[in-house]
Amino acid sequence: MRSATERTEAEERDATPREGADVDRILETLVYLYTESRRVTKEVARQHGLTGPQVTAIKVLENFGALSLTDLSARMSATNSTMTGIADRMERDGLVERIRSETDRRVVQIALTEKGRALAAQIPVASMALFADALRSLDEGDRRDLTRILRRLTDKVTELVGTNGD
Amino acid sequence: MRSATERTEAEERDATPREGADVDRILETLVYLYTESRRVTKEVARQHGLTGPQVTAIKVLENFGALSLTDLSARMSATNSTMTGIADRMERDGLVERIRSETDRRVVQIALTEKGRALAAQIPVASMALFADALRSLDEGDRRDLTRILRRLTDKVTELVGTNGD
DNA sequence: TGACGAAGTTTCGTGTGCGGAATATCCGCG
DNA sequence: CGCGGATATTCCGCACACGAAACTTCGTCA
Repeated sequence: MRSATERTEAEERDATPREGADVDRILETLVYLYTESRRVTKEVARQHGLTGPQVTAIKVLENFGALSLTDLSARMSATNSTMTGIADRMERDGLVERIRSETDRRVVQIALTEKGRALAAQIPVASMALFADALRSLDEGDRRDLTRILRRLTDKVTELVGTNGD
Repeated sequence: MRSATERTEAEERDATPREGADVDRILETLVYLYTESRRVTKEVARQHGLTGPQVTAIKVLENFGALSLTDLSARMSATNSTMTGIADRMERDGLVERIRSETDRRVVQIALTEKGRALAAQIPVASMALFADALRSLDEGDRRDLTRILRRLTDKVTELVGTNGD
């Protein structure tokens, strides 16, 4: 597979390439980084008998305590129907339990079991460990720049989509 | 191989709140941007009766001509087994056809049909349109910074994973 | 020639991931 | 109280997405 930062001959020749050439390159690089990170995360998770999203879930629950299914979905950038399946399998494996809220019986609290808590304590990183390592290797200035740029991107995306969360 | 996660001890000694706080924030933002973009891309694709990966596939095939399944997989950052399923559904819908290579009968060339080519011509963007729009809204300096930072991240990731050069 | 390892693709099992429909519950309003 | 809209979760069908195993074909080497 091509390194994501390589240049094609057409771009080298052209002084001012197409408008979106750098945009395409940035996208390609981000997709590469993201998918590669997910792949490695999955690999690490498997060493604990878990999947990627399951690791994310138990670390979120470890940090925030029991959450409703909707809140947990929001934290993981997943839909409720996706989260239902993840919770099902984690419940099947004895990692979490569903607790009906007594104040609002529509709500299901997802809580770690003892087994789940013990497992969470063994896993040092939340998710995307590879990406996180790479980010840590950046110097302070780069991280500040990246944070600034991502904030602008988020604002733009929020504006385009109209919805938001958190 | 020595892992880069050994710097957690340095973090604990550090007086500042927590070294990884901004890293976590950056990761969270990237995940948000990526998943949101994928969601919107899927939505756009559906208006043409396609899925997200299918749009990516026909635009890649439009640009590069018929590709072997392995080459197409690499272009899309997917595994061969994933690509097989995507090709199956696209073949079922008459968008592509499989052509056995005559020089190497192990190889299957994936080629656009007339219908597929016509559809590809109607779709202006390759993928991740939302993300691309947001990137275009950045000024020149930000894009240059982002490109530089992403190159460093890619180099670091490649170093951590091990070079799987093309 | 025949063994044999490598390469390309498919198959299989499992786990996301999404939108839409169905269900249950809550709440405000009359 | 009862109605109707809003909210929380689940169920359904489909499309990725991955690793491991199976299968075919290729190239080589003895």
